[in-house]
Amino acid sequence: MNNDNETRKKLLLCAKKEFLEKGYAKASLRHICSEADVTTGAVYFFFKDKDGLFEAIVGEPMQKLLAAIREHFCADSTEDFTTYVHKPGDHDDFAESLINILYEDRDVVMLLLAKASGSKYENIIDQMIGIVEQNFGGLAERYAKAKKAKMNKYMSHWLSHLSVMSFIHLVTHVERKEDALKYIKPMLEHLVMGWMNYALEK
Amino acid sequence: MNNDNETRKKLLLCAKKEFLEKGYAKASLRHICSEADVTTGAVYFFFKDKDGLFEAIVGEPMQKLLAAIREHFCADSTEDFTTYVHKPGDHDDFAESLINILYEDRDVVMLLLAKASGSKYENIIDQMIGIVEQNFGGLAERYAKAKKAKMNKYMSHWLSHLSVMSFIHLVTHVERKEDALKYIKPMLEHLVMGWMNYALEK
Amino acid sequence: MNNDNETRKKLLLCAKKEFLEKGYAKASLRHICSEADVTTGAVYFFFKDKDGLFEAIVGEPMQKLLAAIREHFCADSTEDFTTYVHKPGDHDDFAESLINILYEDRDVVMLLLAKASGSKYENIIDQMIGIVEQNFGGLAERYAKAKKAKMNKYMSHWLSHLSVMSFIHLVTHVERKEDALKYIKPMLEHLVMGWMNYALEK
Amino acid sequence: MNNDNETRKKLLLCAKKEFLEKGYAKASLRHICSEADVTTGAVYFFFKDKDGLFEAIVGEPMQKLLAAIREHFCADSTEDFTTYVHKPGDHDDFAESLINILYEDRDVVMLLLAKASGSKYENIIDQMIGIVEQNFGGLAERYAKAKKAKMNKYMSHWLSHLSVMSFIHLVTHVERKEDALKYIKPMLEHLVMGWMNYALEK
DNA sequence: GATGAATGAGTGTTCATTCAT
DNA sequence: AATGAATGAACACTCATTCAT
Repeated sequence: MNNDNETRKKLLLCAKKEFLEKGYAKASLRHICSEADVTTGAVYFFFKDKDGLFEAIVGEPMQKLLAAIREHFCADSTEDFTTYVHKPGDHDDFAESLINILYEDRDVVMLLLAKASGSKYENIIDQMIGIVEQNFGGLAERYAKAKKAKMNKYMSHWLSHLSVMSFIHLVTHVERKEDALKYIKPMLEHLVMGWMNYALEK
Repeated sequence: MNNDNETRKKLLLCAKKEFLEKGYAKASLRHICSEADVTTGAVYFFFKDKDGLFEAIVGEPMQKLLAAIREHFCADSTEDFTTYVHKPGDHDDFAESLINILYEDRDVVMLLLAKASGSKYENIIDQMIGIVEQNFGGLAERYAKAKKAKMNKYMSHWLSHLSVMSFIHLVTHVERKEDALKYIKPMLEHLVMGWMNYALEK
Repeated sequence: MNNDNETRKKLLLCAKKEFLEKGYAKASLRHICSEADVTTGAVYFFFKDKDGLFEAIVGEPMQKLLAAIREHFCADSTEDFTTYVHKPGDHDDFAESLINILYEDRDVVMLLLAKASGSKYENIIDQMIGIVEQNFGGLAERYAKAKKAKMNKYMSHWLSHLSVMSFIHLVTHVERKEDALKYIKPMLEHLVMGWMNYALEK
Repeated sequence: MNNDNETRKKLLLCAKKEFLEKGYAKASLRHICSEADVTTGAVYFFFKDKDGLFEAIVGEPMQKLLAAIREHFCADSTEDFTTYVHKPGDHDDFAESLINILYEDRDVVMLLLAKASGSKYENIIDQMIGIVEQNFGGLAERYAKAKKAKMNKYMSHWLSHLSVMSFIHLVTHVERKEDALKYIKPMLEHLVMGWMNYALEK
């Protein structure tokens, strides 16, 4: 089968290394191929083009990641906010499962989240922020209604941004998963506090 | 006089536009020059090279920005933390003056903070985070001592990152300065809360 | 096979011509390529860069040349100078073999010895003078000792210079190898006379 | 008067320095002018072009040099070769006067003899060799006639070459004029020996 | 299954030179 | 007497991409 091919594997490996070092835009196919001991043409046998090569590395983990995020938000969307009280630890499960995905293939995740500029995935972060915003925003809106207040759109967007950025910061700065698991809880707590205090119009 | 030259101005204008559209790395001198109706060589009369052109646009505002940040942190470093109680509005002055600088030449600030990758200013954000971390970190450490606790390094770094990113988010997403001034206060409040609650080892 | 490639050959041929006409520094890759009916990029498939192209033409003959020179000097270094008497024809073998190398690929040798300025081989002549000086100088020193005299450094350097320059003059001015073989003997004789009479301090 | 102008002088000085360091071809007018604190245009007020600037530095000394050489050869052209016997010291006067000229403005002479490649004086050495060949060749021919032999053209050219190269070697390698005066005599002696022994067909 | 060969458009940069003022 | 401004052509080099074999 195609995907088990030796050359393909070597190519993917060297590409991952190059993309990580230089970022998508500055990575050179020539260099990747010379590292993999194949000619540039080989890339075009296995992949459509530079973007296709990047996709082959990053595509599947990305789907998983997005799916996991989407799934989480659908889960507890039935909450009753009239009586809602946030307790520390509410989001621990989500945090943990996300960290698991993030660290399962950390290299690739870093590629996707920090080195994709120039590729067709360069707006993946905005996408994630969009999802978060849509969902947390939804929660916030219902929360606001329950409190008879109005949600503030910008603050909501900002908090979504901070949330995503925090996960990215974690995965790019903390090497060991155990450490990440330790840090994620207070981080989330802080973010949730933000949502509860500042997403509403004052 | 040098700086009043028409062509130079046109060049700077077209360059700003191109840099904003494509980012430093992908911007083309040829394209800038053809937009400005001059030959490529003209750039090299007025500026040292591509980086020099970018610097001419972005250099001065950057100095101002860094200076303002540094200045702020030196100001209230004599606080007594044994009796310290944070009051809302503590940092309003700083916030306001920073917003003023950020919006004085918003295009250029965006250039600097979001489009500089590839230029010699590409690590300006890290620099800013560094300054914030050093100073907030210092405060936090003394605060920790007063509370007989220990500061957590990673959380401190993360909060510095969030703080800087928040300002960048503001300037890149909020068009009108008046709106920015409104938003910055709750944002800062949230961040300060973070410092007080999560910078310490639990 | 690589080295049999038609385009590569044409490129080498046109490059040789251009280098001979203009010298390394003033030669234009563009011009070479247009003569060879390929695009500039083609050069970079076959060679590393301009220097690499030059090397491909000139490298191997250079190695041979230097090797031959070095070899010669190691050969008769056991001479006893107390009783040494130079006889005409002493160096005939060396002269002949050197001429053979020089004329085996005369174009290339001329390239190397007269058109390399600007390339990484631009100091090849100085290198050769160095070898000659080191070896003839060594002989001269031992000769001097045998005669209880002292060697003069400058005259030794000058004679080395003359020796090398004489070979270069020969190969660049005499077209037919047979003529060169005729001329080289009296030339060498004259140079050896120089060493014997003028390398010593008076 | 034009030639006393301050700027002109500074330009000449800086140009001399640049030409000496990089050689004519690689010297940059931009760089010369920036060193001289004038704009590039200034060069074209005082000189015709790059070559004109070089000429202004090198022209007059060159004329003197060529004149001196020509003069020498006319002087003793009435020699009677039937009875000619070469005595050591025969050419001492010529040697001395030439050294004087060569060292009077050594920088400029080095410029002319070693850094002129690319300029319109790049063949000045060939010119000098031509003069030497013509005159020594003339002597040799008459000498040959007196000996009832035939002159060898190539050897004559080669010896002319060596002669000129020897002077150049001297001026570029020996700093102090007194040393040069010491060395020139044995050098000349060796060269004259060459003429007497090897310029004739055997 | 992949190579070897080559393209074509692009990059930033440097240069001597010109000329109105 | 010289500047300030600009040209235009050249430079070596890099890139992703193509395609016959």
